[in-house]
Amino acid sequence: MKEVTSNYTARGVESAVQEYWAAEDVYQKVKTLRAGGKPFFFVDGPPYTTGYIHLGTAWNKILKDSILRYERMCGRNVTDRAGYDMHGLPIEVRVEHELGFASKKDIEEYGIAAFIEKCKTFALTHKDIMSEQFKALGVWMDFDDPYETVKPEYIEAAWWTLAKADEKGLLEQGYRVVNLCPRCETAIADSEVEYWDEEDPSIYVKFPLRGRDNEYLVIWTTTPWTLPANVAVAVSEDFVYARVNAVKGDREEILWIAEELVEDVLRKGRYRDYTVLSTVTGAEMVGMVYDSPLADVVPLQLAVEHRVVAADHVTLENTGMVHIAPGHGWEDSLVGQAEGLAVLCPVDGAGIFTDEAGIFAGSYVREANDAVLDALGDHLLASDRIVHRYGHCWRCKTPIISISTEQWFIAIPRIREKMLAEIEAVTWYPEWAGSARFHDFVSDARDWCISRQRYWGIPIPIWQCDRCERHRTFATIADLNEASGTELVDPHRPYVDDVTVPCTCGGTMHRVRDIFDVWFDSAMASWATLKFPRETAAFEKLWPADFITEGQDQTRGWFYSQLGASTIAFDRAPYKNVLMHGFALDAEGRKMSKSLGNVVSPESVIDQYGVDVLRLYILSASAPWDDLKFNWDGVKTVNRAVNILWNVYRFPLPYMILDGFAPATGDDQIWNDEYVTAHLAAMPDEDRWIISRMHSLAAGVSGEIDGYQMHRATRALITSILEDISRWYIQLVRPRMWLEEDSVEKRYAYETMYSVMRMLVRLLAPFTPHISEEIYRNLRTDADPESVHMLEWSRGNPAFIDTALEARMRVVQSFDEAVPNARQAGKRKLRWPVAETVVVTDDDAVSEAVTSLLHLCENRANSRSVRVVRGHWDRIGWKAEPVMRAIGPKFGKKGPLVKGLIENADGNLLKQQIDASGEAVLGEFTVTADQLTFTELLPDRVFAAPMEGAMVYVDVTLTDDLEAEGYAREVVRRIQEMRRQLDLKVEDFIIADIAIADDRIRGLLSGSWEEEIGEEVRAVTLSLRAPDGGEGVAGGLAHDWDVEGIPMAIAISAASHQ
RNA sequence: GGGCCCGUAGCAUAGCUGGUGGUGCACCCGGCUGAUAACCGGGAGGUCAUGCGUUCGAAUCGCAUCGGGCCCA
Repeated sequence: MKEVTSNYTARGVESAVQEYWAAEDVYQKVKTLRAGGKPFFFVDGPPYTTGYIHLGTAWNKILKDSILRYERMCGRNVTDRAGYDMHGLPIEVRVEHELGFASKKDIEEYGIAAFIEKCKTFALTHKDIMSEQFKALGVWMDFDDPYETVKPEYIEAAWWTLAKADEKGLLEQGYRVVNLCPRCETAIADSEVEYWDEEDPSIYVKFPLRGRDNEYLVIWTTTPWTLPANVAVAVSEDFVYARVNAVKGDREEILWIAEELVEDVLRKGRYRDYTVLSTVTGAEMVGMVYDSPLADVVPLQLAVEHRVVAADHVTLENTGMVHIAPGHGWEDSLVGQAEGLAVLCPVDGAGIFTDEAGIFAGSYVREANDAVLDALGDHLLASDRIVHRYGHCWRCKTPIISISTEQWFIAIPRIREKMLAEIEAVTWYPEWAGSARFHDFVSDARDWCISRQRYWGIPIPIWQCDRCERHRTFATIADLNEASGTELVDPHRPYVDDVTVPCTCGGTMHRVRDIFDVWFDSAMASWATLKFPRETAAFEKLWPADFITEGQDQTRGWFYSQLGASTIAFDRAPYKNVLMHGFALDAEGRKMSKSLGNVVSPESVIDQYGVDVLRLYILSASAPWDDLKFNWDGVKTVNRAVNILWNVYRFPLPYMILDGFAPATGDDQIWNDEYVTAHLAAMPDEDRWIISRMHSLAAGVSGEIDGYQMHRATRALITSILEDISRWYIQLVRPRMWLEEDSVEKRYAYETMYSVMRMLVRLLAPFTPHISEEIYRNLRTDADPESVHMLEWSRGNPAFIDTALEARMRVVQSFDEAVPNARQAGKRKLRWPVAETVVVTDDDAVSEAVTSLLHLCENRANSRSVRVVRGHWDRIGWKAEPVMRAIGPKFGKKGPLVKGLIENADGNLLKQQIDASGEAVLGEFTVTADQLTFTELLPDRVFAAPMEGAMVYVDVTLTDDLEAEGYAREVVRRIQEMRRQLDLKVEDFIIADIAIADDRIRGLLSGSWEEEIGEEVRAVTLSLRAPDGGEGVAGGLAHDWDVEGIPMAIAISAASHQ
């Protein structure tokens, strides 16, 4: 053990501990230690390697690390391989940006191979940066050999899984409406679409009915550019539609609009007047035929017959009729399929109109809106602008468009029921994350479009014949090499694109050009991290995962993609326990974003307060599944608690070292509980109490962690450090630490304090690994395990838990809070002793507690005696007060007379009579209980304060003896203060000189108190005298004091000997 | 527009199997002084987001509205 002189400095402690971990390879030693334990298969949700970590990422890893450290201490052999998600559009977009590219053409010209290399370098660089940042957070995971989605063995996991899907008939190719990013020129998944407000046209269009003159259906749309692909108008079978004769200027025309919406629409079209000619239901309208208003300019439109169909999704908004373009909308395509409508899509993968679009050919769809409006001419009934939510590409922020393209899909709806059943088999924290949120999401899941028309990703391992319909899906690179006769090493594009496979028909098979949706990559993590399918041993032993935890956004993300892939591959969920955590928001509860300028970086917290404070703050501030509102005040408060922990640890060290204290150990020199066990019965109450508290704490914290209630676990720890140890036990044990000579009491105090700290650092180790390690390293015996993280977790030993004692101590603590209140009322400082303190109660528990812990009560109250009085303390008198509301009606005019009698009566006597008979006689009157109340009449110099279940009375009357002690303690305090000013060590001796002019006070202190003072302040000589007049007092440091109005001149100097 | 979660003093948070709202920080007042750039006590501070309902009684249960977050359309 070495003394700790400095205050807590996070930076110093944490860097020293991290250096120690590195130098001694502690992480590896811990893993080796647990190698034989029961496996705990954890899978790291792979962060995406685009940049630096933020508070949310830090939270995620801190949560994981705390849980994994806990599991290791519980003896589990933890699989803790970190992982990184390294493919995909986000990186491509970043690299494109770096290279100044605007489109896919730039990439093709630059060369796919060179582009891929850039992407790879980008991913690897950021992976390394992030690993360093995670390590700085004290995270113990395997960052030397993380799973990386770009490695061939990982890619094979995806290939193998797709082959499984194909084998089960779940892989489909077909034309579907997908979200297309026109800039990235690729399909993107629903989950990659971000919505925010965008301004668009809001137009009402007239579709001329075939064979009727001047008669139109009216539809509304915000996407004029989809009109060239229109093939139908949908109505609701149940709505009523009106055929109206509308008057505009001097023109009249016949319009079809949902009856309820007629007025709104005509107002927008500035019609002057109208007449309803007839009404029909939507069902009756089905089959009506109309012509496209763009037929003249879009030849494609002449080829299709346009008709009215019924659809469920039509609502009573706008015109009550919906324009249907099966090539440009998901719901439209469903209607199209049901009705056998033509699919028109005169738009290419870059969002440019093709030649099929007639006059619009060559223009970008969203920019063609105005041209479409022009072309509509008189068919445009009304035109306005609208601000509405519109989808955008999550990476490049370009507004997406919906178009029909040929893609590869996994038929999720066919395995949906199995997925839902598997959700129920998983334990979710909190429960609703699975049963409600995730369940609802999966219930609505559609086909998973897994193909992307990009470069940096896992190539889809499907080879299609150029001559026949056959295709082959390869599960491994080896299979491919065998079939193709090549020696492919890196399965990325463009290398894999060159591999061809001969088809049985004599044709040649080429790989489809697509790569996988990047969500498909991470979906494999639970088996890819075990190197399956290349290796099977670990997979067979460990899979599925015991535990994963990610943010709530991963419900649609990783929780989903993994479940889907795993159901395809293995017909079951890939995880057993899932903890969903929240998001890190700013103090106002808003999302942290660069544009709002409210981003708090983990580094800024670490720089100011250190990693452990950040960890403890994040874990304690909110429940894992709630969002975290980051608050600097909260961080500061946690920092204060950690600082107190440090002070608590530091406090006994100087005494222990001075006495050469070494904790009792077993024969093997390893510290254990034996000493405490053996001596428990003999130990002072407060020692047994704090030991009981620590074991209760261990039991409580264990239970909380088991339910992933990390906030409750950490709050319990913080509270215990502050309340139990710092504010209570240390205050009680202090005098025993100062004992000069060896004594069993001091030994008990040392052993108790030692065992408290040993328990505490164990319980804190998962959460604040650095400070726990630092404290442990200083406290451990040479034979103890070299790291706190190598210790066994404690769930608390019931043999040490004394709930009755804990309850009694709570009473004393309540007493201890009441005493200063009463003293404050009596203006008697705690330093000054009082003669008597009385606890008046009818509560057996209070009485028993105070009596059994009487010494503690006396010490805490600084009272010569503390006693319990049941019922009524006879020194308390009663004062009677009249209740005029009752007296007035009864005594009428004599009321004031009765009032006076009551006020002047002997309250005690009156109370006695009322209590006995319910009435009392006052002169000629008889008063009853309802006519008066009694208030306590405290004797002079007695002051009261309430405590739990009792009232505390303190008699602050001074005697010479009490006053002498009071002054003595005042003098001692001041000399101690001066010792500290002289920077003396605790054990140094001094010479002291005290000059007091007041004869009475000097007289009180002379003699035994003088000696007492000398001992307390370690004075070899102490002189107490009257001032000599004029000259100062001899010594090294002199100071004039005013003690309660009495001037004193005190001087001290260090004594050179003893 | 839909699903899930959250909304309690200036800030953060507990209470959420219904019974007169706790705790910490900050603030004000006082105390303590060999853990001391610490520590302790007291005080003030609340329409428990809003409204309606169920009930003898609602922060707690139900419905609606508003605000925030995540997700979906």
